[in-house]
Amino acid sequence: MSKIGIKDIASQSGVSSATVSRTLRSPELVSEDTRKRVLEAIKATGYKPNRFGASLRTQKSGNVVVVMPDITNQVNAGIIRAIESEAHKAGYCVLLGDTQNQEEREQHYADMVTSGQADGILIFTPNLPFSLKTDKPISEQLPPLVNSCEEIANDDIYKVVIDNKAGARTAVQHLLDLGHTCIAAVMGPKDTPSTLDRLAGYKQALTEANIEINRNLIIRGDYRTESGIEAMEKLLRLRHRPTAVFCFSDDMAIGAMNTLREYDYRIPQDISVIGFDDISYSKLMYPKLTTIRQPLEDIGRNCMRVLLEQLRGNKPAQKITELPFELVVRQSTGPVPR
Amino acid sequence: MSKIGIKDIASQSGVSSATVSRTLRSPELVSEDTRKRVLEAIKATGYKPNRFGASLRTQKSGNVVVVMPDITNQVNAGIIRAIESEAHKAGYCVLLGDTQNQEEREQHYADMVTSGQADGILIFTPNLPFSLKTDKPISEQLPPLVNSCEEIANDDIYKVVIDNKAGARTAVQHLLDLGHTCIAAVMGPKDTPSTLDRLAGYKQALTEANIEINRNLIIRGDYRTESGIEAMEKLLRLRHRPTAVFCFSDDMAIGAMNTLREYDYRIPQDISVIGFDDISYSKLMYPKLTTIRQPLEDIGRNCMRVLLEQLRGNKPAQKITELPFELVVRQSTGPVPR
DNA sequence: CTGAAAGCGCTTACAG
DNA sequence: CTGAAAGCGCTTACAG
Repeated sequence: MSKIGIKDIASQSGVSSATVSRTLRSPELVSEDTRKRVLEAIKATGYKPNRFGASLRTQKSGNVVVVMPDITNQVNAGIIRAIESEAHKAGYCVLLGDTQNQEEREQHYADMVTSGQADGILIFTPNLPFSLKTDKPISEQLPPLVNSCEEIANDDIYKVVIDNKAGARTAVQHLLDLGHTCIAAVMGPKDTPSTLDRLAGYKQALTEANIEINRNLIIRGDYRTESGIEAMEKLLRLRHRPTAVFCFSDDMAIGAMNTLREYDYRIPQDISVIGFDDISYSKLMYPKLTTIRQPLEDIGRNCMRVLLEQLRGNKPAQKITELPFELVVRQSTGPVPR
Repeated sequence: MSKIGIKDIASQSGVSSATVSRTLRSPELVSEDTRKRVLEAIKATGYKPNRFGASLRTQKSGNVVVVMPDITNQVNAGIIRAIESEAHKAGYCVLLGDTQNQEEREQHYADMVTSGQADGILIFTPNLPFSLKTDKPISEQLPPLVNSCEEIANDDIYKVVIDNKAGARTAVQHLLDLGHTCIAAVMGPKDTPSTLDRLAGYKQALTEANIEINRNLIIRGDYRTESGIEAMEKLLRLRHRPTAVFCFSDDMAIGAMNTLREYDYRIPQDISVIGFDDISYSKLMYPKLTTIRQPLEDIGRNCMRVLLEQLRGNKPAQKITELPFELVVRQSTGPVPR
């Protein structure tokens, strides 16, 4: 590998390293003549300024870190892609932090901001990996930061959200409208804000319809397919089987549908299934999955924009950017049997 | 945000900055007493060494870049996850380069190595984004680098591969074994090495079975679901419809199955479908997709290991690491009709 | 428009 | 075991 430095370019084009730097950073300060000469030398050698030298001097890294529990997940993948695209446009690079649900790794990635390796951070987990002192305003203690998907319990943080409770309520209402009264819920991971909100929405919709909440119909999951499979198996064993199942994620709904097919249930004639997310595979399932759509690309794009705003030294207009969800009715839900 | 530097720690614990640095990098060189004092100050302040200072000095960034065409893709997502995990274990951070098939972006990410921002690069596209001079051995001109998934046409590069041709041949052989003779192929993007190899395997299997290659049965796709849908629509219009379809990716196979269901074909009774990749959703389809499994996690892990080897200054034992594929027979393939 | 010089925050031979 | 000092490669006020 080459190790051409700014000095090489300087001597090759007969100017000082200051002028080389200016040619790159503020070309308008350099005479056309010199500029040309310098640019030529740069091109000939393939010189790329060493980012560390520059960063050390400017105290800016040009990076942002993304902290996510699992990028394999289609929801997260969709979001990160929009982030990357938006970051790239603004000249930032994305450092990928897949935490695999380990706190230690979360901390590790947060430290990249503390150590100056990234200028800002996007957090998709419910924990704030920075220690706060109570005697100072929080905004002064935190780096540029945006939180999404799993809300951190702190009102001073910039967030991009959807209304999970209303989304869940809409899902259940859709089922109620179809005549279902025995509606199961397959939850996400214990105590995650998104699951808590969706559960609240589920309960609210039932309560409003004067239907009693039945604990047996509420199953714990973890948003992944496998847990949807298991949850459905449990539900099928119940004496009073549900006629409809609201899964808090599409992945779990997909798992649930697999179980139903396995035991020869017809969807939706025997049992309706509705998901949450609208990942790209949902419309490709058999039957096509009815779900609550999260605007993944928009979430990613907005996260990055709010972060960029902070990175530029501005205060974003609002702490919370709320994006709309949407009920997408497809084929996996239908009228209650009989 | 805090800006605690090594000097702050030094003065707080009454030692020189050299000793602070040593406490962190080579604690065995520091007396237990001093070490304790320094560590305490570090803990109390939450000091994190500035990476740029260190990197500038050591000429190591501790980062690796991953250049991929689309991380939303389940194949890539699976691979990158293993990479990230392996990198993290070795103390490296992953810079994510989603090129979205733009050459400019590919170059951009490659420049991160040239500019010292990353110590090594993992390339999953068929282009080498480094200019080579013919008068020097290639190995001296390239940074630590590993290529996978889409082979770069250069024998001096470290690669992690599967035998795409043999994989495709196995897929078609499976179909032949079931009695099919009219077998369509849905290819990936034009001129990509993986598609060329799989096409060669498809042709070889047919030729070996004394079946003539029929151009009408070979459809161009791009590995994505949408193109599988379109390809299947084309095939269904043919006077002599195929009884089996080999899609060069699972995503396309999933699209093809959707089209078949749309027009009331039964899979596999009317038409068999086989994919390539074995992404996690394939086993969740209806019917469950028969496919050629790529060991995604293994690919990712091996890529990183071969890169790590180079990063440590060693020469990896072999230029090419070949991993096994596997035919996974599920429900989407069956005997030829009649 | 250009150059000399300082300094960003670290690490590490060198000397003691 | 520890410190003083040099230097990694840049950028940018300052002076001219």
